[in-house]
Amino acid sequence: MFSKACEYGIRASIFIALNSFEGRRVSPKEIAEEIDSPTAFTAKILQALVRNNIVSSVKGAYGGFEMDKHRIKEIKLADIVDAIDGDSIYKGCGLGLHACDEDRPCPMHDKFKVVRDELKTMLESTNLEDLALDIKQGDTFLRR
Amino acid sequence: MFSKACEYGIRASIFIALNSFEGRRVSPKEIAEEIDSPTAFTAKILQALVRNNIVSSVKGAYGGFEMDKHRIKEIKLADIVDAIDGDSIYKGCGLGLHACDEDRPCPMHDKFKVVRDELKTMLESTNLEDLALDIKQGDTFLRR
DNA sequence: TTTATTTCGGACAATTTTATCCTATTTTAT
DNA sequence: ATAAAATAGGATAAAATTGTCCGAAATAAA
Ligand code: FES
Ligand code: FES
Repeated sequence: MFSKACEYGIRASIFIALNSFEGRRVSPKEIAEEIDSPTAFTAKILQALVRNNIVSSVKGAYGGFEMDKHRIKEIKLADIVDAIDGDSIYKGCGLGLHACDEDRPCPMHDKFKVVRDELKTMLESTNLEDLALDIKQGDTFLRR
Repeated sequence: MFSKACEYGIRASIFIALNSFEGRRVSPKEIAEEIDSPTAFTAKILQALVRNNIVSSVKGAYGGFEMDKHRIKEIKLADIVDAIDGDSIYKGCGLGLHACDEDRPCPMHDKFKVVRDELKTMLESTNLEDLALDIKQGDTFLRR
């Protein structure tokens, strides 16, 4: 469904959000340990998240990755997926035709569109704050 | 969403179904042209479909790929996806945890599960006959 | 100002997916 | 029997994704 990079990106974002509530910056090493991902690869993904304005970074001693506490609620899963995997999951044809086209649809179009749109709605309506709070309460987990 | 192999596999299956209604066998070359896919790669995927009992093949002169006319209605998209991409799309964790686990869910679990289950239902309830008939009527297309 | 720390970014490597090619095997028609 | 036609399958190659490494640049503390 999502690329590994995107999965790591989402898990990392949630962990950063969680810590930003406490005013703590976190390092790629700490993030990778907490979400069980390869450190250097995760660092690359963090760079992309910074470029896309989803997290911010502070270089140098006592630096690390953080998020504006008041923006956490505004950041949706869709923002992260879009930043890393692009919009093909929202717009692409399920059978791989060059683009999804209502006027010349593939045989799966009508049925696929319903699912694809529901995925889109789900990602656009799910924010990082809610996800982070569930973890804080011990209801959900970032690794296993 | 699906791998290229799976997209080609579904498009190929629909085209074979379409021709099997007319009692025509089709070659990898003809299939690849009709669904706009690389011929040799498509041939590999056809082998997998044969092994998984989705289409049958006849070697030698006047051979080719075909489907039992009366089974076309019984073959669901899910059968093809399962044969080529496996069941991770149905069962896997959306955030890439080693498995989806209700008892230790990832933060996306509750919302992801709804979409994933809907995709599963869609694939399990869509059969090749309906897809092939839409093409025959000129309502949908296998290439563009 | 120096030093320690930390992200940034480019180069590189490994793995997986996608794609090609060639030979063997099977089958039908002559 | 022989030849022609067609799928099966292994070896190989190209491309994309995933993953690693290291030096450069930036920052804060001493
Ligand atoms: S054309 Fe294939 S999903 Fe819309
Ligand atoms: S645990 Fe992640 S989707 Fe179920």
